[in-house]
Amino acid sequence: MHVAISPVLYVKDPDSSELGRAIIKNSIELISQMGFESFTFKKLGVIISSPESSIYRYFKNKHMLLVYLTSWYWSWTEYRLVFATMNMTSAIERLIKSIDILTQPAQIDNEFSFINEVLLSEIIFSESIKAYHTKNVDDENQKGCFSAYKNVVERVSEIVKEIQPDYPYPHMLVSTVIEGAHQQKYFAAHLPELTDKVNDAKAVPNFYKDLVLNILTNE
Amino acid sequence: MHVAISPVLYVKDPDSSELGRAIIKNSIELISQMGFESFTFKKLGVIISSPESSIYRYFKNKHMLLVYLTSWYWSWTEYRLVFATMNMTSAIERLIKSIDILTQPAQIDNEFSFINEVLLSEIIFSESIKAYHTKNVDDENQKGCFSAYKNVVERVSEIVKEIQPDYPYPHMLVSTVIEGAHQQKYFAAHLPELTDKVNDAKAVPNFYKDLVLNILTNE
DNA sequence: GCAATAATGATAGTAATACTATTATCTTTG
DNA sequence: CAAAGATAATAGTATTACTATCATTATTGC
Repeated sequence: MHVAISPVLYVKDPDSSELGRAIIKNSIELISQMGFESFTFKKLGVIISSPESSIYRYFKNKHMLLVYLTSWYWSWTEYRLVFATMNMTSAIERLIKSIDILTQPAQIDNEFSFINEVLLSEIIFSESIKAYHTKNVDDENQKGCFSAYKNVVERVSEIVKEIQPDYPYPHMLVSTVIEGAHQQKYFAAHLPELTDKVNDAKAVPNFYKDLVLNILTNE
Repeated sequence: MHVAISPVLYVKDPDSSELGRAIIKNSIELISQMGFESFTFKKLGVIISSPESSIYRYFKNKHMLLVYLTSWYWSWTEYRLVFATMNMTSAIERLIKSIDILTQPAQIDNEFSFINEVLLSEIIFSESIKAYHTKNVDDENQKGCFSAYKNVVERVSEIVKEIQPDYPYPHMLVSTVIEGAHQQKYFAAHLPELTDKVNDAKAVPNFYKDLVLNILTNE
């Protein structure tokens, strides 16, 4: 499996060299350990035994590295969605499966690549909002930095429309589910009063599946 | 009207002096103009003709100023919720009113204080996530920095429980609505493909009201 | 096999940010 | 009107996020 990433996200393709792959692999580990705020190219440089300046030859700055990681994650997730639902004829069944994939971090590292998908998905859940919540969103959006995410939202919205062609807010519904699930995980870990104590790890997926099925299948 | 703010949020109460009030008033204007990322105490100092160091006597750093502003907003919003719903006997009616208040920025500056509530609510919609999405959340949460927000979520959750005592996720529902509404406004402005083109400014409130009423009033 | 080219390493340097510290001046109040 | 408290003026530091330069090491084309 190979995930295609838009060249606007990097200066030099990290998948084209050993150093590039080391940058990706170790940045995922470092960000998941210390959080994106504390992460710096200097610290990453120490770990991969390369100077900061070499990392800058691959990514304009640490923000673009995060955008790269989110783009990889969403392209990979689109692949997961397609693969997991391709044999399902029922649109409702496909939607349920999609919400399951979108509302929980990956469980197993497929080892398809040099990327640890479990750690990466945890990063996406807790940090991805920082990728598009910046003063440069408009610029970056116009360059196509967030296309992979938009494609996922669009694809799942199509299933919503199949189920309920008249429903006026399919994209709002899907992006609410995705972003909401990320936040609820964060709340559960840090601000538990904003969510509900549940013994069950499936609470977040179940909450969003209930919500979506209810609005789409009741008149 | 006077909004009580926890002393842990400031070094010296900004409401206790002219300079303090100037800091709040002008920081709201500056943040809403340039965004929180670009905002610095140095720039604020130029505008209020005071040195940076004087601002530091009121707030530990710009992050704590944002936490102060969000706390003010949520205390004020709790007041608005109580005031707007106190004559309503129907729980559903109270919930609908509450969602209206929570899902759109304030329309008019009440001039109750030195705070421009319209600008502040816009800041909350676009930047408040940065107040609690940091490496120090746990510390700050433990100190009570986010109590005002939690109180609002708790209060509205109580209405949800009145309507549907068995519903297992009242807090998840309420925080999903609040945070979701903030994000959908942001998406509409910057990443429109993640939301739905709607001529109606009431789309976001309507979407969330539909969602909530559907899940609570259908079996 | 070797020159040319590209990639990386080593090192230094800069501008901005986010503070902290010190002392002087001004303002308020008992 | 003196003392206390608040603010102004100024300087300084550590860190971050880069940029620049040049030496060294790999890679590739002939």
